[in-house]
Amino acid sequence: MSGSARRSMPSIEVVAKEAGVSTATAGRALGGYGSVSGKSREAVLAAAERLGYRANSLARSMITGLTHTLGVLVPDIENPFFSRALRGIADVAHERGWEVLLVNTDEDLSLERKALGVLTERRVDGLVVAPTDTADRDALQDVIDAGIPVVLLDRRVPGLDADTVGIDNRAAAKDATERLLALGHRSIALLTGGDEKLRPRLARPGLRGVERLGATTVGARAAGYRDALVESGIEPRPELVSAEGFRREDAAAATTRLLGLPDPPTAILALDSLLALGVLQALRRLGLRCPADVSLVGFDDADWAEAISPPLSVVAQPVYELGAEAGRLLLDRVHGTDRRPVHRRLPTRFVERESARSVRTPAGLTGRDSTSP
Amino acid sequence: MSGSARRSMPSIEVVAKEAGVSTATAGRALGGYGSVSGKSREAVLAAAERLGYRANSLARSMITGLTHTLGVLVPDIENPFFSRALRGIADVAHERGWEVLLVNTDEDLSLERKALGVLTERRVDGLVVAPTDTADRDALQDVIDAGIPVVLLDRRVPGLDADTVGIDNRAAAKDATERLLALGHRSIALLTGGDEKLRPRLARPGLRGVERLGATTVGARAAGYRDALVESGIEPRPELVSAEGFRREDAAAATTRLLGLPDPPTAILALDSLLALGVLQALRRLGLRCPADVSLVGFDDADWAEAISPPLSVVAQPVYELGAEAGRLLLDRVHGTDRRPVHRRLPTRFVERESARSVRTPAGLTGRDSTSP
DNA sequence: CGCTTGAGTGAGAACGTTCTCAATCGCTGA
DNA sequence: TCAGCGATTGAGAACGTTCTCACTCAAGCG
Repeated sequence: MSGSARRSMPSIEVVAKEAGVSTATAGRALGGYGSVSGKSREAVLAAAERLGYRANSLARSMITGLTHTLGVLVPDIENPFFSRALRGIADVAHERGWEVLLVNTDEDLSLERKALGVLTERRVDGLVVAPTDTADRDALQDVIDAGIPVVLLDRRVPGLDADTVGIDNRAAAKDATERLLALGHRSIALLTGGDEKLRPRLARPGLRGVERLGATTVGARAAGYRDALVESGIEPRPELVSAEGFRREDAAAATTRLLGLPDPPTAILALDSLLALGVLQALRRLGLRCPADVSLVGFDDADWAEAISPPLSVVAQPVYELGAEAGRLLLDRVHGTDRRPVHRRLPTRFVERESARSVRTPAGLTGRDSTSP
Repeated sequence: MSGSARRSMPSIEVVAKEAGVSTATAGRALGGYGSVSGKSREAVLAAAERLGYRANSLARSMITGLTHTLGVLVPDIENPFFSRALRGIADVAHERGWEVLLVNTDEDLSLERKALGVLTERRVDGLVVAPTDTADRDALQDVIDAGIPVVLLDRRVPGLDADTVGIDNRAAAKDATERLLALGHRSIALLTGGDEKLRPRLARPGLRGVERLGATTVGARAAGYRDALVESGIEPRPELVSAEGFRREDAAAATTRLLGLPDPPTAILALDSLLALGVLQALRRLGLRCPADVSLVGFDDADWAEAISPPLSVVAQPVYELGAEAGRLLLDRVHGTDRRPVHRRLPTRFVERESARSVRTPAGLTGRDSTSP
């Protein structure tokens, strides 16, 4: 009835006394290990019930060496990609009796390192990390050397002794670009969402060497975009590759700039769904129609991608499954399976909807469907 | 260099030995409490560095009684409302040195109870909960009685000894409804997103008593909707209140049904953004235009609400701030502030965009703006 | 010089479990 | 009856910290 907080919960010792047995026996009855007589068990459970006993996981973890906790390090839980992946991780973890400790790193290397330290001190049993940068290799390796298994999500860090889960970013971007090429587009812009740190590194003639570009997915996707163009005999134009920020407004501004070029793109490939939204917004402001005037393909199949107009064609990643698989790999290792690192590449799916269509054709010839030649 | 996992990290005892001091002194040097000579401190820190010492938070928590962990219980982290609120909680917690343990309850009462138990055993210092139902009152009160402070987020549980943070749902829904009424709408549908459990309880003549409807926000919002209608002398029509599921497709189906009624609504109030998206999708399929044929107002200002066409008018909640305030209230209590429960109602904001307009008027009279009479 | 003071130190308790190990119990079979 | 055996039990160690307390030592003071 009352709300008076009694700070201290009864320990197993109190329960044992109440039940008239030793703490060892009480522990066995409550913890379900060793062997206890039916009579003792009943007495202990009844006493525990009566006193409102709650085991102390901390003490248990001290002994068993397992905290039943998984650490998850992501840039930003507000990003639907990561919240969905986290859902996958958490579901797998929960199902097997693990809990999840979440930290946002904000793509900040020093925050990430600090978090790695904190989670090590908390003795998490394993770690799922979407690393900000390959520069964190040593900090991550330290964690692994300390005996805490790590699974990398979405991004890779070369030379790290960890499992990874992601998609084949290069192939996925190449496929998307090829589809636009097949629709007759020859001038295709790439919206990477990168920032000032990335911009100069993307600005290489012919996008040479972009595949070696940090831990993020941008490098691999840019490489796929370049591959598709080059294989079609098209020289990638640096001014069509934009790294002007990851917010919607940034994408809108970039779109406006791109379409103001002397030889503007007829199609845009946006590397995430928020960027695609910015493109649509800019097009509307410019009085251009999608897909009649400009075609658009996005990444990640957001909730709203199918419901907006035009319904957005996207490269869909199996995001939930990515997280779930990361959780599975991690728990396997936690359970002691010692094996060489594995690298899971889950398949992407191109979802064709209505935002990409054949390049501008004379009026009257543009049908309602967008089949390729 | 190598990756051979050495499972055991050095304890403070090993560090003390290496530094030639007692564990007590080592603890003081590393933990920053008590008094240590500069010489000892240096020796200890150097030894710790050399051995790669990492404190064990578990042991520390055993003694101090603080785990520096906050538990967060939400229905689904994939829901943008909760992922954003969690971001607010986590930012406040992190800034003050706390970590966040996350559990999804899936609106499942038994899962929620189990999670409450698990988090109690983990001795979290406090709990932010978006409770599934008022039926969990006793389980929550048990947690509070055990000395773990609780803050309720978004939803309320009458008679519970806990702080709450949310918006004034009744007033917000009333305001949104009044705006539609001011635009001349007399037949306004309400999409609650509820399910079969809720449906019969909403189906009362005149929506009487809906304000007393569990912990969720639906009841209060339905009451606000009703209040606005009644005050305008309009009898709420039960068939215009839909509780046919919370997914986008459910909302689309509901919209189709509503617009097939003999006297169909001219405006729709959708209680979350995903539902609003479903409405737009259905309208498109039906060949109806928004806002020309049907006006729409949603709840929650999603990323895409401004970028789609038509830009969506919404009731915006200060979601991040809701979470941050919950975190602040909780940490205040963790730090021992004993006070009566407080109930924070943060202000909502009606964001007028283009999806709501004056009710159908003869062609030519419908201006581009949607100012009220 | 003797006394007080306070910084610095270490031994050992405490936190609440699980684990180890030896002792006891109750039964079976010769 | 008694040895043998497995089930059950309890004492006490262990986990790795922080906390309590008593002790040393040097400086400051009259």
